[in-house]
Amino acid sequence: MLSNSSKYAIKGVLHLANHSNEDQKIMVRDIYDTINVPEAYLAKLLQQLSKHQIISSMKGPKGGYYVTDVNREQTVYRVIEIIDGNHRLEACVLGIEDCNAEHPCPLHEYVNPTRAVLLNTLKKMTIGELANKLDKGYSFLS
Amino acid sequence: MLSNSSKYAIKGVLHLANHSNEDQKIMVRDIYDTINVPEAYLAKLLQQLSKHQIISSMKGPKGGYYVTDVNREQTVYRVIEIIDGNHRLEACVLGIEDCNAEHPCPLHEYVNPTRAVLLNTLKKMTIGELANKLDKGYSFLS
DNA sequence: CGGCAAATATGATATTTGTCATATTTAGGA
DNA sequence: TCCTAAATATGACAAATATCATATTTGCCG
Repeated sequence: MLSNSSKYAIKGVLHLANHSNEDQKIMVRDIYDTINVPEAYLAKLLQQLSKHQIISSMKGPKGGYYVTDVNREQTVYRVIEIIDGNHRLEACVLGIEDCNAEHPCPLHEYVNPTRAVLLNTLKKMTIGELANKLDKGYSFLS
Repeated sequence: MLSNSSKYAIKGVLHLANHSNEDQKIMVRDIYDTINVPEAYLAKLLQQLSKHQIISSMKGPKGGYYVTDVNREQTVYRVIEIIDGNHRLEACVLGIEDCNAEHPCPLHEYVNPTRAVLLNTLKKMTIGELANKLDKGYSFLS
């Protein structure tokens, strides 16, 4: 469903959301182990997210990645979109190009409504909300 | 969500279901073009499905692949399971090993119920049912 | 029984995804 | 202003998926 890259990216953002802010930046080196993602790989992913303003970063000593209040409003869907592209989530289950309600693939009517529910959830759910639950111990990253 | 292999396999089975039976076998060569799948690739997939009794086959002249009434009772889920394995469908969205209701990942509560609905549908839906709708022109493979 | 036509088995190549490493840029502090 | 510590950019390598090709087995038909 999601690529490894997206999974890692989401885990990374959520961890950052709970362990960083403008005054408390954090380095890849201090994250990768706790969330179980290869260091250099995570670095690349965070760079992409940073470039797209999902997270924030600052170079140099005392620098690092961090998540602002604005960043916290970003959605999970957006993260996936940036890393995987949206085709993976939105395209026809059977890969038929012009599959739609009028010209549906055999699985369309069964899969699409349910999938739409799922995608809408992802589109509404913000990093901040998820991070809060995580922070309260209602969920886990490993 | 599904691998290309699964998509191709499902398309292949459905086409076979509507264009073959015990007395009317059909060769890969006569299928691949209509369902838009590379010939040799489709051949490999049908072999796997045949080995697992999702479809039937006979060698030699007058041979080919075909779908019996028994085959028609197989589920779409089973096809995917054989081609992709079930981990892809059932594993935690964030790839966390022991993610479950008591120890959930941050997305668990949002994704799992919806996904369960979807998977149950796939587990109940038979090749025969889908093929019928397709045959009646209610859906399309391209 | 021999030849041919089909599936089957196996393996080779290509592309994508995942992983790792290194050089470059930038900002802070001595 | 120079050194150092961090992100950033780029690219090399590895593994998995997707694609293609070829040799082998099996069953029908003359």
